[in-house]
Amino acid sequence: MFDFKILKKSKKSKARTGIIKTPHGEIKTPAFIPVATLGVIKGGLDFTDHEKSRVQCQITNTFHFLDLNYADQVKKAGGLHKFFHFPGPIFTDSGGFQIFSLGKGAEFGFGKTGSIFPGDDNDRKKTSGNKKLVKKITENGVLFLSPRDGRRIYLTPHLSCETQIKLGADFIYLLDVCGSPFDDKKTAKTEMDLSHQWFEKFMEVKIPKNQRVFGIIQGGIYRELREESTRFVNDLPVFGIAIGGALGKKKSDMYKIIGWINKKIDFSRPHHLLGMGDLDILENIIKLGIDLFDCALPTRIARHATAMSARGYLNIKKNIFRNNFKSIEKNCGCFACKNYSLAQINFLFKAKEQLAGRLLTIHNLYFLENQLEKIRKKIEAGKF
RNA sequence: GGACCCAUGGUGUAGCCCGGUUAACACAUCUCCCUGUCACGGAGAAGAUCAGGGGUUCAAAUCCCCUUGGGUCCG
Repeated sequence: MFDFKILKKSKKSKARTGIIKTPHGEIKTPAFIPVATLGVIKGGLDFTDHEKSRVQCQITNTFHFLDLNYADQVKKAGGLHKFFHFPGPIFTDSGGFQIFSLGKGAEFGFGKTGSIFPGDDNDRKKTSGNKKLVKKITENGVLFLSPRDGRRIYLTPHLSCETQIKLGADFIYLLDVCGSPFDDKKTAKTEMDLSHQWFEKFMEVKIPKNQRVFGIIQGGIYRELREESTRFVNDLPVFGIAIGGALGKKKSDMYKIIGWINKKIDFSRPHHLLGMGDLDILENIIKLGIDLFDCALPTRIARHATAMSARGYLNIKKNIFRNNFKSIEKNCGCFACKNYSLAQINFLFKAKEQLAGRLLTIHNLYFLENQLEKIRKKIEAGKF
C-alpha cells in the first residue's frame, strides 16, 4: 500500500525525483504540501479547487482538531479524506509545532528561522499583546492553554498518536518539541531529549495498516545535536524522516544544518523539511535532497494580496495594478490567470471581497506546483 | 432683500464653545514583514503654510472683521 520509489538521482547534487505511493494515490516528489490546518486549505478553497490549483496532497494539524474537539466526529465520518472531500494523500502534523508557535514564537514574535527578524538576540523583546499559551513541558507531555477559549489542553505522545489515528491521515508525525532559533545548546538538548522520549512513547501505540509515520529530527542549530537526533530517528521504524525545529537565523544557516543532517540521514526514505516553502529556497533545498516541504506562507501571503510570479512576489493591492488588464503570470494556466486580470483582482482586494484571496491562493499553489514540475523534469533530464 | 451654518493631508472627520507641547483619527497611498497557520494579518513611512486676507494677543485651526466658495431657512 505504501512505497517510496526513487526514480532519478542527480549526479550534481543530492536532488532526486520519486514517487510516494499511498492508499489515496501517489505523490510525485519533490512535492509541496499545502497547509490545510483545519482540514481545508485556507482562502475559501473547496474540493473542486484542488484540481484548479494542482494540489497533490495536504497537511492538517492535530492540535487544532483537539482544540476544536472534533477528532471523534471526523472519525465517525470516515476520516479526513471523507470529511473534507480530499481524495489525495493527507499528512497530519502532531501538534509539536504549536509548542513553538503558541509558546516562544508567540511570546517573542518571531518565526522558526530568526532571519526574518533583524538585529541580535538582545533586540528581542517580549511582545506585550501575545500571551504564552504553553504552560508546562515534561517527559509525559505538554500543557497548552487553548488559543480559542483558554481551557487546558494536555497533549501527550499517546494522545497525539491516537488523535492522528482518528483523523486517519496517510502520514502521521511523531510528537516533538519544536524549539526556537534563540535556544542555547543546553535548552536545545533538553528539547531534543524530550522529543526522543516522546517518540518512543508515541511508537508504543499500534499504528493501523493504512497509516505510516514520519520521524522528526530535532537538535536546533547545534551540529552535535542534529547528528545525534538524525542517528536516533534513522533507527526508528518510520516511513519518512522530517527535519524539524529551529533552522537558524538566516537561510544560509538552514542549508548548513541540512548539510550536517545529510552526512548521517538515511537517503532511502523520503525527507520532509518542515515548515519552509519560500520561492527562493526551492532549488536549494531540493539540491539538499528534500523530497517534501510544507509551508503556511504561499497561502497566507495570498490572503494578504501577494502573488508568486516569475518576477518574485507581487502585491496585487498596489495601485500600479489598477489599470493592468493582463494576468498575474504571462503563461500561467491557473484558474485565476485564465479568468481574471490584475486589475480585476486588484479591485477585489480593494473591495475586500474574499474571492480575491481565493484566486491568489489558487494561483500561488498552482505556480508552486508548476515550478516543482519544471524542477522534476530538469532532474529527470540530468540538468539539475 | 434678510437670517444662519460650513470650509482642517487624496477622501471623510476630530479639535474650535473655555486660545498655549511635534494639529489627532479612519480610509486611501507607499515601504517592509509573514515560513510543521491562534493570523484575509502585523510594523512603519510619507502626506495639511487648518479656504484667503486683516485684526486682538506674549501666543490663533481656536476669538473678532472682511473676502471667496458651498449649503440651509425666511420673504
